[in-house]
Amino acid sequence: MGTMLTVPFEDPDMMRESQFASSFSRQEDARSLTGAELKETEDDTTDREDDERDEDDGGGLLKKKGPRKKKFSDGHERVKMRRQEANARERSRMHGLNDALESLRKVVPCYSKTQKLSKIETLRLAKNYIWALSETLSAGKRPDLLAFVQTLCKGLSQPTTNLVAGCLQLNARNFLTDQNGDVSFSNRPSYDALYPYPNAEMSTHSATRDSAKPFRPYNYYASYESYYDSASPESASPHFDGQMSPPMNYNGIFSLKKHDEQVDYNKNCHYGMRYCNVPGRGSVYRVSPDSHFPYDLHPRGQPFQSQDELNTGFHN
DNA sequence: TAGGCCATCTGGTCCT
DNA sequence: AGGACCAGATGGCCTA
Repeated sequence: MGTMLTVPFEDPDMMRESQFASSFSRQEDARSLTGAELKETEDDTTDREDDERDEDDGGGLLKKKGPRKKKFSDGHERVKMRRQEANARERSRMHGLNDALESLRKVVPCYSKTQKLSKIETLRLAKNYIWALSETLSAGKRPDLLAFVQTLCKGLSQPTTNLVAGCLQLNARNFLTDQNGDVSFSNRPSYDALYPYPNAEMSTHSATRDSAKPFRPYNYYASYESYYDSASPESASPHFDGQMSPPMNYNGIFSLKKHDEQVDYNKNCHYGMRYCNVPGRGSVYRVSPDSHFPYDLHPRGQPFQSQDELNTGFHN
């Protein structure tokens, strides 16, 4: 096994001042003292009472029974101390894990500070997201938005499905979860229901379009069905043929990379999700004007939604 | 009130 | 010996 990452232990007092511990709320601090540590406090009280009983013969006279015994032997104290240190390390470790999970929450679709995805749903959504992106890249064409969302929601709980749909400004009523936990569509929603005409400020791209015109609907169902004919993320991993490697992520930029190819970051910005930072544009969310969000499938060359719009939906 | 989610404690195991 | 990791147990909080 490789070298493990080691979080240096700091004593509990120092921990409270450490950067790590700064994320502790007071409530959490209080909670961390509940349970066994409180029990220990109670134990100490009990010990004190025992000691007092030892010293009281019942008649109010104090008996001296030789040197007062230590409450715990040195070994016992040492074991106790080591246990507390281990607990503190474990807390730190779990906080690190939670920090990482929080980072993951921020990069999967549907991030909300107020309505956080649970841990398990975050992991499921992330897995679906990776799978959907991989499928997109391996297919070499832009996916259907609906199929993409369907993939994202695969195996998620109904509330999370609703949340994702809501984040994507889809009508959650169009999603149903069958008994297998798979997402299906009860009916085919109208385009307008799925893609309400976005506010002008939602998109910088819209400013370059004729913002007075609603987006033209197009038949995306055919493409989503064919797109989703492939295996589900539950049953298989994306298939990569030939010399292709699985999609690589360079600073959040996903790409399929041939083994002998240099990574062209500019080209990969085509697939940039939120982190393609185009110099001079001032926003990490912006991509080059020519690039399209992977979801932005326009089989008939009819752009209907920009990455900015979708990102706004994701992070709204 | 039941169930889901979470933080924490704890003891065991593995590794250095 | 000591640290990292893991899984089970426990109790608190929140919501339907």
